[in-house]
Amino acid sequence: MSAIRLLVLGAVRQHGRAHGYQVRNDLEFWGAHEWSNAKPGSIYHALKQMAKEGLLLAHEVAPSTAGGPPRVEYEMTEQGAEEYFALLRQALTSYDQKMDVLSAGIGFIVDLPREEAVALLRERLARLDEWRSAVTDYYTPENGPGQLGHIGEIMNMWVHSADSEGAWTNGLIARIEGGAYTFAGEGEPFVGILADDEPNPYAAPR
Amino acid sequence: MSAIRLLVLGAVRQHGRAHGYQVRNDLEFWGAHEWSNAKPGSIYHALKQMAKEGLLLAHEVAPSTAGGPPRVEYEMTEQGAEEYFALLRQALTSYDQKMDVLSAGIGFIVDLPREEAVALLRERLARLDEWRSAVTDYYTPENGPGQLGHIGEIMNMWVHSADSEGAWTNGLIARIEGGAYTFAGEGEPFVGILADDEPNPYAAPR
DNA sequence: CCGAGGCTAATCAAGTTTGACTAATCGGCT
DNA sequence: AGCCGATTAGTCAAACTTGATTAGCCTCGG
Repeated sequence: MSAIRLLVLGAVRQHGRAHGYQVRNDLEFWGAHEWSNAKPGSIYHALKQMAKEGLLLAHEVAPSTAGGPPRVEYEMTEQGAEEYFALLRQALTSYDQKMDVLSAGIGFIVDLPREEAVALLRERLARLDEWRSAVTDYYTPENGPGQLGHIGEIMNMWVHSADSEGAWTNGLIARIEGGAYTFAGEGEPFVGILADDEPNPYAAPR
Repeated sequence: MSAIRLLVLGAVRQHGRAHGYQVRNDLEFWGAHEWSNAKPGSIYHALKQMAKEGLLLAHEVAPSTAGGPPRVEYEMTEQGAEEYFALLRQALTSYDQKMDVLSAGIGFIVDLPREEAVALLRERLARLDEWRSAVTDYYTPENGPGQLGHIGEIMNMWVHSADSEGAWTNGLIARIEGGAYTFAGEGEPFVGILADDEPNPYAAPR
């Protein structure tokens, strides 16, 4: 899974109704163009594709109020919301070495209830552990270690990274359980989107 | 950059001459199907594409000696070797959060002279440091930190991961400088390929 | 008042990735 | 002899990604 669908769905959801350029700006605001494949082409493609699949509803809209070609606005459907939460849960639990997916998941984690967030992160820990033993088993065949030469360094790196990610995840769980942040159903949520007229201070250099 | 070209070039190079299925088996032997996009389609595509670009030379070959459709064997060209080393150096120095690329680079690091390997890894450390400050600057705007809510956790994760990778890289540098492994020009290299008739103990489940 | 440059919004072709599928041959079993 | 399943080798369509490009409108200096 790439992070693009989750990012786009999350952005549309926060706006209620958004056109492609708005999504693109939000993702830049979040720095997503730095750590994921959130480039214009991918964003517009994802919007169209998900509209075709019924996850989004496309509204053809009159020419832009601010220059440029006519815009298409998108709204989430019921089905889109389901897909959004499915992707979000997956992003938080599955360890597939893709940091961008996890980043996107963290960005939207507060859309879940606090307990569920913690539970999902604990599941992530379990998955990390599985992966860790898979790696050590795989690369420690009957002949014992040391048969691998420098190839063993690849295993070493993966184990090191799994351990580091585990430590970080534990820290996050502690902070969340300690009451940090505002989760679903806990009142005024944190909003990370740009107002319609606000300039984006973190825009990608163009 | 994805890891596939580097992996395929490296595999072909170790064989001298190889057909797609051989490459595919090697990559499975290295576990690359677990941590990279080394799936059949990608492998065959990369071979064809690189042949078209002049990095590989394709030899149409008689029907397989062991069943299946006729095979095409590939050999590296001069240009392919250049590309291989360029990709390898890039994989070892550039920090673009893609663990698969680094893994591939580590797998072939012994194709370089020992000093160059160390130098490249030191450059990686410098890049990591740059990335780290970029992240902290980016997410610590004039208003001071704490304006970010849970979004700050994304930054936290990236910093944590950069630090962890830095620590691991330092360890690797130390091992290499301590004389570990056999690098280019130091005698009998370690070979990580399968003989023509050897079964692959790590094959992907099919 | 006009044209250069910049912003807004989106498209496009080329390349890449995915996962399922095809097809040929061999070994063994009945 | 006939056939089943495993192995070998590769193909294909559909989806996705990338980077460049288009095109309308606004603003500002000269």
